[in-house]
Amino acid sequence: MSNIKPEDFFKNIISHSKEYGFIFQNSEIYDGLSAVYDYGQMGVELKKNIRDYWWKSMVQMHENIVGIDSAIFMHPTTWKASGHVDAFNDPLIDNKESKKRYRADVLIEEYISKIEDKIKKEIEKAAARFENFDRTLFCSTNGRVKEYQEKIDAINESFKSALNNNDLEEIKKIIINLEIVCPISGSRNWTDVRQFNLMFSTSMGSVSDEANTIYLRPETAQGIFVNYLNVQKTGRMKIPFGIVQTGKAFRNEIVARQFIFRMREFEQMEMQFFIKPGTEIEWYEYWKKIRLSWHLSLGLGNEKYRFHDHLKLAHYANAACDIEFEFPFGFKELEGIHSRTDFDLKQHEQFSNKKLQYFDSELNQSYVPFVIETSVGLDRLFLSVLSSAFKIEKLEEDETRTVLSLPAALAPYKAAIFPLLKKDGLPELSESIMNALKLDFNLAYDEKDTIGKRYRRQDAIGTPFCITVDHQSIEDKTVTIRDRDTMKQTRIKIDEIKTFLNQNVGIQNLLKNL
RNA sequence: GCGAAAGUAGCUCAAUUGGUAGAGCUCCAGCCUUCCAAGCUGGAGGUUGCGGGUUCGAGACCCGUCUUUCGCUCCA
Repeated sequence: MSNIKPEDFFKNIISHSKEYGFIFQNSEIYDGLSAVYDYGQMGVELKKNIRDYWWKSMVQMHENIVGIDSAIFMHPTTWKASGHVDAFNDPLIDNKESKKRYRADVLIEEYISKIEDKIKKEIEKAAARFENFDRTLFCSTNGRVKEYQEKIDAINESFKSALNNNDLEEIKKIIINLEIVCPISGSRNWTDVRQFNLMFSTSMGSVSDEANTIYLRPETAQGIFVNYLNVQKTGRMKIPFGIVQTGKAFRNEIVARQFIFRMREFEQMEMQFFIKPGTEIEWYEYWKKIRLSWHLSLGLGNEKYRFHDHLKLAHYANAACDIEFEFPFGFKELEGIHSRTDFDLKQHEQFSNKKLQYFDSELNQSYVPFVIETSVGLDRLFLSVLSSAFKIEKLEEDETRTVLSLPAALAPYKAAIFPLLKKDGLPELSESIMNALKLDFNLAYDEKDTIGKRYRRQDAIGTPFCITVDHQSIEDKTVTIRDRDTMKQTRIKIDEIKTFLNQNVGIQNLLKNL
């Protein structure tokens, strides 16, 4: 493994993911859709197991945390309240020399205000010269001022109509015609104007011209905020309490890259934890600790995680950090932990005109709770698990072995069952063992090819144990069980397989160490 | 978004200055076989990412386009 270059190592992971049914490029037969990927038959199991582990560690292990599953569609006002609509609906243009990005409308408005400054100077000069200065008369008669004003009016007219018609080409033409330069590079080498929409939109209603624009949610959090009072009341929740949910979110990223690390459609696993105002720093520190230890429990290597504190805070936060993971392409954000204050609930109070307050019987008063958010990307978590589990081992001589050392509780198959030979009653015994165990475990069965190939196939998809049925099995009701990581075999009684697997692949092993 | 590289069978790759698209592995059907990618026989799998151009002739040369990877940029 040491002689593989890092970029080749990542490429190996990507092709391994495809070859063994973990990740496929979306719409591959049509050349793919950029930055969208599908999970295959192995990937879906691994992803589901990661999600289950997260869910159980949050909901099952905490009495004061419950889950919901809110819709991807939400009332459009939701996104006005959250600030997503206003912050990301601007025409953008890039300067090719300086690589700087500007709001096209701001560039034009700045240009107009420069002309207005010139008018102001003309007026000031004239006012200093004449005693009975008539400003209105001066503006309507002075040639230079009139010229400036006409230019402003002309720009405004075409600019407004371009904005109203959403005519991005026209906006670019205005910038070119006015010879607006980049303040940094001084260059007029501009890209086309693009509308940057973070959110994907669609329309609801069968008749298109009376349809409402509906957004695909860019974060799952808002589904929790708008339901927070429903859950609090119907679940008789007492502060502090948390609501979690997992689900798809959609962001129209300009640059989406690095395999499944940054996709346009991705899955979030979020918790919003509702607390008494003034206790947010305490809870923020608490959840930082809890979430880091959750990641460490996967056993991918403690040195692969670190905190990264946000210096620049979002408009809603008063403290924020990321848990970063060392991916094959470097340390990158895996989970975000934010102290979101009462921003979101207050915004929803204002926009909905509904009281979203909690009555605290200890204080005998109502307040809008503060919120601590933990938000982890399931796809990123998947990639962290997959990329640190993937190993190309050197065995004797030139032999190599490709193995996924997945945490056993997360592996798609918990065990594989092989008859050593496809005769002498071995397949029949294998199947009866399989039928008894499949009530509890997801299992693979394979009787094709030599036993060595079958072991290697299971190594490649991360199956922790291989159970082989041989002639001795028929005589004394024992089987060999082979460990994926050590390749060592031990012989155990058929009756003991279930207990053995429970002890070694059960999710309880992860949960009890939290 | 800018720059660079790449795209040939499910996977990894070959194909002489432009001259009949191939190999290994995988897969499928058998044979053989008592524990780590064994052997034998047969078989399937391709409009060389897509579209155009140059040429008697293009996997190769030119243009466009799509996708991926890397660097920069961006990222509430």
